[in-house]
Amino acid sequence: MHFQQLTYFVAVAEARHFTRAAEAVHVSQPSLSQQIRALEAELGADLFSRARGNITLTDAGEALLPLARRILADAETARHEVQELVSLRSGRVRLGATPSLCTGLLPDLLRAFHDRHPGVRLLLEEGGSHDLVRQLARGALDLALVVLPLPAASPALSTVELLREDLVVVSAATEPPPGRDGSIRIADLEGAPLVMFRHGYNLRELTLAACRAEGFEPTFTVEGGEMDAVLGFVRAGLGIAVVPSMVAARAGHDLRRTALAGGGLRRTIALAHRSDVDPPRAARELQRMLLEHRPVPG
Amino acid sequence: MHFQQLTYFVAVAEARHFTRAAEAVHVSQPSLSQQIRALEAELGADLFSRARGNITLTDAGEALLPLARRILADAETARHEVQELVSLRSGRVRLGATPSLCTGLLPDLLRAFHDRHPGVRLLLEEGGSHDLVRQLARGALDLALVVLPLPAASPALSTVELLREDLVVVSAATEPPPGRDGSIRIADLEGAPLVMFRHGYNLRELTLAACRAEGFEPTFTVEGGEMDAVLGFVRAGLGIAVVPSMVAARAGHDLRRTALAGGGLRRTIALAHRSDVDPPRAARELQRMLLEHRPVPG
DNA sequence: TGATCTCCATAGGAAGAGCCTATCGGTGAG
DNA sequence: CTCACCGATAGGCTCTTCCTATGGAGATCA
Repeated sequence: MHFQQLTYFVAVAEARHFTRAAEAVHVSQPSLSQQIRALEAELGADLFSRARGNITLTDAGEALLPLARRILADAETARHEVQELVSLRSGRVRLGATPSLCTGLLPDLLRAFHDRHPGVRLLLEEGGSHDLVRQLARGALDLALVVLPLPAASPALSTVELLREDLVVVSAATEPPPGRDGSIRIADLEGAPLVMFRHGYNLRELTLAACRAEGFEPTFTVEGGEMDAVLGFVRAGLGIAVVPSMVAARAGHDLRRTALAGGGLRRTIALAHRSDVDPPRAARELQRMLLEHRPVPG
Repeated sequence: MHFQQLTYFVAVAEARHFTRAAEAVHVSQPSLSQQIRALEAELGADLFSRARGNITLTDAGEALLPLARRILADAETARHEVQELVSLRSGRVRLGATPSLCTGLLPDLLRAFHDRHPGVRLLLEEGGSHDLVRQLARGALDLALVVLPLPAASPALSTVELLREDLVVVSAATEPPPGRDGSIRIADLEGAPLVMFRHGYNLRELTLAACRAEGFEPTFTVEGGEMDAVLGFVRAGLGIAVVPSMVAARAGHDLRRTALAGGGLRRTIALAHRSDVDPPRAARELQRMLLEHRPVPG
């Protein structure tokens, strides 16, 4: 049984006429006759009664017709659905990102992507860099924005460096500025009241490591919040916090930004995906837009 | 798009392995690869991500899979339905029945069936219920009309109760009526001249069992004949006989019917077929007509 | 009745598709 | 490094599908 045979069969059933059916499907009449005969031979039953000038379906033909139509419709649907995915009129992207990027970089990007491909569903997973890497490897995510370097035991992931962001100290505008001359050294954080993120934030480990490199353990006034909570605590005067400059820039006028002196602290954000399989079309497109609009190449 | 390509596609989706899928569909691995690639080319999208040792469906593949399955199932259904029609046009039914039913119930039914399906050959096996059960089990019959209950050691047969028929006593119209007041008790058969069927007739065992339950052995004037012979002997005045009422009703005016008093004697006729295999289409159709025209539901 | 028309079936040859075996190339394990 | 595995590629054979040309049976009309 071939799709073409079913197409011819339906054409004859509708035209009730071999020659006109052949024209309708753009094939010569003998070819169509031959295919109908082949179909009849395979099924073991005549499909048409070929009374002269009055071609009609046999009972076997009647039984076949609705199924043939449905099969052809399904084939058409299949082509169409795949085409929708290819043309990005449908599909989805499962994107992971760290909380700071979710508020900083993503809104504009996702807005642009959605404007261009409104049919693609965007599923965002907000989480720590470690978790995101694990989910990528499991195939639960298509793409993730993670902090480099990746954990040593990372599975096969490809990464593209996306941007480096400076970390800055934020403090309440109502409090006296920390540090000196509008900048602050890591060493100045010793004994300073720090508001610290919960475990799992890469920022936490980065800050802790920097302090320890200077030979001291930082002091936490409050710890455990998400990004918004931390900024809120700082705003309320509970302490200061080390956050990405991109987050600080959006934090409003009631927060003061103080750059870190010396090399300061930076972290590298990369776009990661599994290296063994190509991401779906929609994810590749998002990746492309992300790299194209890369805010600061590094 | 070809059916074969969809078959291959589903095989790979299920095996997650090209080589094994090729074995499953009995084709060489290159042929299968080639067809998958052709399908991918036609649809304009990869269907599988061919990560080493981990073949998975892409989103396009995921979209196609359910449709491919449905198309293949529809094609199978189409073949099957046409085949059913063919077998009603040229099939056969091997039907077994007890002699009494062959003369009573079957003629009209078979006539109706033949009118509706003139191409179906009807092969009738007339025999005792025991023999019929054995032949059903051997696969020598498609359907049989048998007397319940089935022998204890019956193989796996499905039965549907069809009708219950009373047994009556027939005697020659020229002889004085047996019994009293137009009816007769089993006990009255003691010493009466009975014309008895040959071994194998269920009626024989039924009658014998009834007499023994009353504490006597019946007396046979003649024994060993088929239904027609028995009726002939009764007609000739050789004795009386216990027969199904349906047979007696058709026996003509020269035979007198006398009902059995008290609960009387009844037997249950059922339609039986093997329960492990579906009967052929034509047999199912006969079964359907039989149940639809069931004379007396019970 | 015979000529003609219509329309499906048949014949024969060219182009193409599918399948095969043999082989390549990349990856992961020992 | 070598080997095993596994999907991709190459080349050749065969079968299918298509075409054009033609056959042949039933209807129509003179």
